[in-house]
Amino acid sequence: MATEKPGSLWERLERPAPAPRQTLSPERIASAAVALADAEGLEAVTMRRLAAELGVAPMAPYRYLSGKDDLLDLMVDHVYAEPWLPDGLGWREALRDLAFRTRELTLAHPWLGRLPSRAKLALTPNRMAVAEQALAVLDGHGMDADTMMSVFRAVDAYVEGAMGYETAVTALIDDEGLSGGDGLRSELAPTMVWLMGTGRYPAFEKYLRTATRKDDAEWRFAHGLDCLLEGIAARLGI
Amino acid sequence: MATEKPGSLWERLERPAPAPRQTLSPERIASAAVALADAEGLEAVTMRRLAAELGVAPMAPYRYLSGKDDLLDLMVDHVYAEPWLPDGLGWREALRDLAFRTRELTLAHPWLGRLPSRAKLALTPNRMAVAEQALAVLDGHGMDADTMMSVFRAVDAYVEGAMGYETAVTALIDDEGLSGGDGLRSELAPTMVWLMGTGRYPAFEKYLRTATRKDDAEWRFAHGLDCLLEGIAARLGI
DNA sequence: CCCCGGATGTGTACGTCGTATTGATCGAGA
DNA sequence: TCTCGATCAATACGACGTACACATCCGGGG
Repeated sequence: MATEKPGSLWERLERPAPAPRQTLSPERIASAAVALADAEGLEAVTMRRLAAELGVAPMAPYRYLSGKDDLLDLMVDHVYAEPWLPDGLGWREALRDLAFRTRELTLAHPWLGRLPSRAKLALTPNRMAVAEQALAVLDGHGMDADTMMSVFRAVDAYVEGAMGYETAVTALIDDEGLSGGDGLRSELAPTMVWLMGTGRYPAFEKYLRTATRKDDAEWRFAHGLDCLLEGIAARLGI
Repeated sequence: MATEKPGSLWERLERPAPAPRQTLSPERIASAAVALADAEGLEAVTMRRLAAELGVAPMAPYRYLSGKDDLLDLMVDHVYAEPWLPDGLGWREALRDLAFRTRELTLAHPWLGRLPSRAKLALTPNRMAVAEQALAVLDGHGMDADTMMSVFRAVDAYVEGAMGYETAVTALIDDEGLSGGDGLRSELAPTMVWLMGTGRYPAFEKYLRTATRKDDAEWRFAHGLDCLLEGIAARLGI
């Protein structure tokens, strides 16, 4: 713990800052870490590099964080502090909107999908607010609590899985300095040619030959999402 | 590269082993690494620890691997070498079966969801075989190649997202030595109580009070999956 | 039978990581 | 003005991935 005072990270943060004079603060730390992760990837976010970015000694942030885990929680909460659902949408439009906003957020901060499991489960206030809005919009349609949660989680799972793949592709593309999907495919070509040469993947080979939307990630995202929402509506009788 | 010979990792592996007598081999390395990751988590899989497990010097595996990335690819391929789809299933049963098998595989090897993005995209032969089977079973229903891939990817994304959450929960539970969902909730209780005390999450609070299947991960998995499959059937006219 | 050349594993070393510990500094209340 | 607690700095430790040079051991040609 950063202090001996009890309470969770979030509880400590809502207490008035214990001293008015300080060059460091949880907000400054969080935004520096987020900026660093956005610019150079999550693996560039080391405690030492972060301290350097803040113009401070490597151990200084430990006054505010109990360790790197706390830093990641703080980063997650920081980027979730944005407007989410507009009011007055039906459950289906609301979930769709939420999914697309989460997609935008993940495209802006691709490291969100690569967090260790501890940070994935972090109960941060702003993240909780998203779940709250989703549950609220699902209420009043005759579902029990478990079904509502399952629906929310299903959409969230789809979004996270889809974005995991999408961000992995774009990360690989610009880690390697490639030029879009074609660059990636020509990078992967030797392996792919060899794999196809085994003759074990005829259906995949046909896909490679005939597909025309290989790089249309947004279309794929929307298509899968709409299937899921359609199925939710059908199975739950709206 | 492990050798100066050209070709991808997979290409090199299918060449006859260059020397008949050796204590190390890609298979031995892969299965030792998988056993280690299964037993102690992906973070226990370090090149040094792996070498120790194999009774060998830290640098020895580098004869067979160009680096840790190769090791992860090898591990992925190793666990995907299992029987997958039985023949004769319709597309819907087949995709459902595939999803449940992937769930089992992920529960057996939770580290599969925490791989770095490089390994997530790895074109390993056994992983490709899964995509091949899914595409094959979707063929002949009047979908174009892009739609078939989108359907497969949607199911895959759902499974991956759902399992990311499920494995994060179980990892947290036994990292912390807790006893099931109740243990986790009592661990999280202080933070949760504080969050609920803010009054900002009434819908979530209602869920906490009234839900009865909070720990039924399999039900939630099946429910979301069935929604997705239903929607796919509906949108594509079966 | 020997021996030699390449394949195989070893030893050592470097720079970086997270973070424990301890010491210096500085601002506000007495 | 002095002092004491809150801030931040300095140093250090063990573990990480892996580059590099060296030892060892095998099978095949004399």
